[in-house]
Amino acid sequence: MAEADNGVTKRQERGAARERQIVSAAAELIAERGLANIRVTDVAERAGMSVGHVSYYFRSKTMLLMRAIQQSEDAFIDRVEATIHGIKDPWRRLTKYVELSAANGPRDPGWVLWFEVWSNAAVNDEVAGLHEELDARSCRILAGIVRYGCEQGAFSSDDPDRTAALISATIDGLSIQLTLGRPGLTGQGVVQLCLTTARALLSPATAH
Amino acid sequence: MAEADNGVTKRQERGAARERQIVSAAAELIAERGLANIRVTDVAERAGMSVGHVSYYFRSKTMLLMRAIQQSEDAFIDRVEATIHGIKDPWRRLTKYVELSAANGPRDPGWVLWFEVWSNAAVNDEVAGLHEELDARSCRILAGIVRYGCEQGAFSSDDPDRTAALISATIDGLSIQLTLGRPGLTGQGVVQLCLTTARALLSPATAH
Amino acid sequence: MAEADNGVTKRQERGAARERQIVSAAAELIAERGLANIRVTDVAERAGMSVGHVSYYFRSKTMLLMRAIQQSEDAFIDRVEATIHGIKDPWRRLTKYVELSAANGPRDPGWVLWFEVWSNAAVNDEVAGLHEELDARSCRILAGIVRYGCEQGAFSSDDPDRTAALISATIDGLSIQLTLGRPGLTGQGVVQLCLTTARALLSPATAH
Amino acid sequence: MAEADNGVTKRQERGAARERQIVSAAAELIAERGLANIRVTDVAERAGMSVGHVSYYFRSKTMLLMRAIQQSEDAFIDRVEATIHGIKDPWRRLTKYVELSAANGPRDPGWVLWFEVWSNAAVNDEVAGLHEELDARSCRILAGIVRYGCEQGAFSSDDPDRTAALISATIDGLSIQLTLGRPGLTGQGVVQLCLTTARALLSPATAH
DNA sequence: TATGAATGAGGATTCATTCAT
DNA sequence: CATGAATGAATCCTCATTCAT
Repeated sequence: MAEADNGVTKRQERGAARERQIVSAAAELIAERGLANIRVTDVAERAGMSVGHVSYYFRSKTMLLMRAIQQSEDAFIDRVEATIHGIKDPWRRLTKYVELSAANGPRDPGWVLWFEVWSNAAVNDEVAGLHEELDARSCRILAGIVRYGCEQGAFSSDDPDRTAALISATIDGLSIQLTLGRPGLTGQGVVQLCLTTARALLSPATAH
Repeated sequence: MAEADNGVTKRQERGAARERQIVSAAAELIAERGLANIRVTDVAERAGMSVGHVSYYFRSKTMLLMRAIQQSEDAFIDRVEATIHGIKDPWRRLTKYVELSAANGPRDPGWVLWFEVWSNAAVNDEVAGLHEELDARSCRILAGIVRYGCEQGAFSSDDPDRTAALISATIDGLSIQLTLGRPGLTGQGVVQLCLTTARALLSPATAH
Repeated sequence: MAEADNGVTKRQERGAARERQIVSAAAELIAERGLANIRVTDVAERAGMSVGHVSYYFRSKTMLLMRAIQQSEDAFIDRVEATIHGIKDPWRRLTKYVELSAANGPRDPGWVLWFEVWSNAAVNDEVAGLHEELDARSCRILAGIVRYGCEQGAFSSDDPDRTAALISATIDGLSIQLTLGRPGLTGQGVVQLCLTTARALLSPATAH
Repeated sequence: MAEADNGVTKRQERGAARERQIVSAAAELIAERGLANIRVTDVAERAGMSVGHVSYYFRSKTMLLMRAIQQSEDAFIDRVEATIHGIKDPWRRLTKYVELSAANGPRDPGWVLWFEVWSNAAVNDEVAGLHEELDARSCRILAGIVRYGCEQGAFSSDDPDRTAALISATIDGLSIQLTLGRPGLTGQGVVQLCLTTARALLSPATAH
């Protein structure tokens, strides 16, 4: 029956929506206060439901937090992939990647979340696995951009993976500084500095 | 009385020594497990004394942890400063700085500690203050090295602070990757890659 | 209308069947894990229906559990009564009673259930009432067997109720030992030992 | 120093005393309400200390309850052993054993505790192990009494262990009935009935 | 100083029961 | 009838901190 199907579907949709609510609430709170300062109660409250119900969806706090991290990162990767493929000019494509990846300003929630991932990955193998996976994906994207630029003759690199790792490291390092409020640093500034390094590494003239 | 003074002094020394023991124990544990996973009991045990005694020296757990971070950072800066001033050749001096700063290998305790500092600084103003101070000092050192190299005619940079920030960012970014176990990356590899970037940024030939 | 009546009847039958399913599932689980370790969810799952539905039939968990106990006990008594009346020889009738009553082997589910009943009866008046009733019935049966044997001239007892109580106690005591895995004890062994005691108590030769 | 030693000793004594308080409180409550109906809070309250302190001594609720059981049974065994060895007459010795072992009246706390042990042993291996151990000890004692009686020429038994098991079973079975309030049964009654069975099993005249 | 027993607030998790669909 | 999402009270355990010795 169409009705029954609809019923089931609606229920499932509703369930999925509630799950997303929880995960989003968790992600927000992690970025605001840090993983360690979150109580399940807080997540429930922000998600607008009872504590028990959070447990209904996520067997343990750890699982919930892992999901929150994963969802944030998935969303990021998806956004990046969706955007850059439409850009043909290698330098513009690289610029866009940097803009999307780097921190936007002090206490950028996405980056605070990364700090949590790192500090937990260093200590918890499950989180480490999660990070490794996400990290690999974003590395591949950047290396792809470098290769594309080389193919187009815009970049010069004898080892795209290495070059990508260096650019990526610069993005990370500067984003940390920005997120933690280094005075005089802005989102635009970070992007410019990253591109400075990129240019130094990718300019045909320079030999490494 | 000299004797009494001696007594007092000895006592104070003993007290200071015990305090250092506690702080060191705490620093070790932070690096091993992360700030969130430390019990005062554990610190006491590793420091070889009772819980009550740890509380006697540190009014609160937070204060103890902050002290541990601070001491670790101070020790690092002191070591760097003590070492590099003895080196005259700019490139060697820079290389030494990178060697001392970058992570030595996967799960390098010093870097795990950094992760903790970042994730807490993003969320806790006291830790943020602590980090800011330390960060400023290490930036100044690196910028000093860059300036020194320029003076010596070995480096070329129209904005030493900016260049220092970029090199510093690369060190951070690659150290993160190494600490979290990026396959194929070694301590030596990180140093080399950092120097690659540094060369690209500091070579007289290159114009940014 | 006959049709409507049929409909109602079928419905009621279906309902009764579902209720029996629930009760049986509960009884099984009690024997397996003990009263304290049962979740309504588990009962529902084993009965093949939803939690909500179990609540639909049984207002509270306690009521369900009591029903499960009661049904188990009733089933036991019914089986005993149905069986022994067909046996004419007093010793064989007694033997059959012992065989049906005593534990069959280690962790005999029926006996584990008894343990639960006892421990709860000692503490919960409702369960105590349930047990008292059941116990009285089974005592009456055994006393009846003793009297029947005396009438037939096969047994000798000046106080059949007392003798029955003693035999019954032996069955209980040995069944406990068997259920809890006393090494060297088997189902057959328990029956033999019970009959040993019975013979000692019922032999015409012996005077107590 | 004597003082220091005294200090340590006093502290240890105090600690042991508090531990006993907790265990006793637990044992009382188990007998009153049954294992399943006890909260750690209740134990703490009855023992006159904070919840946290109970955890300080017993890592988990389960461990506490096991200890409570063990202590009860140890005390029982000790009492039995201390008493019977002073009695020379075999029948009197047996009688004393039965008096000490059997339930004293309805809801005898010691026996309610046994019910809990049984129902948990059937389901929890740790408790099963505990029971096995305690059970073996009490069996050995009764078998020893039987052997002693045989040696003295007062009893006759071709298999003391088996006879002991039967007597023990009778004690258990009747104590259950008494504990659960079988009407017309008293503590004295149980002892008499047990001895009736014992006589039937141990009389030189009777052959099994 | 030094100890470790003692406290109690705090937080995660479980689960019987209800209710909208 | 039937489902299973949703609730929230109940409970165990952890742990920073205090305090008597």
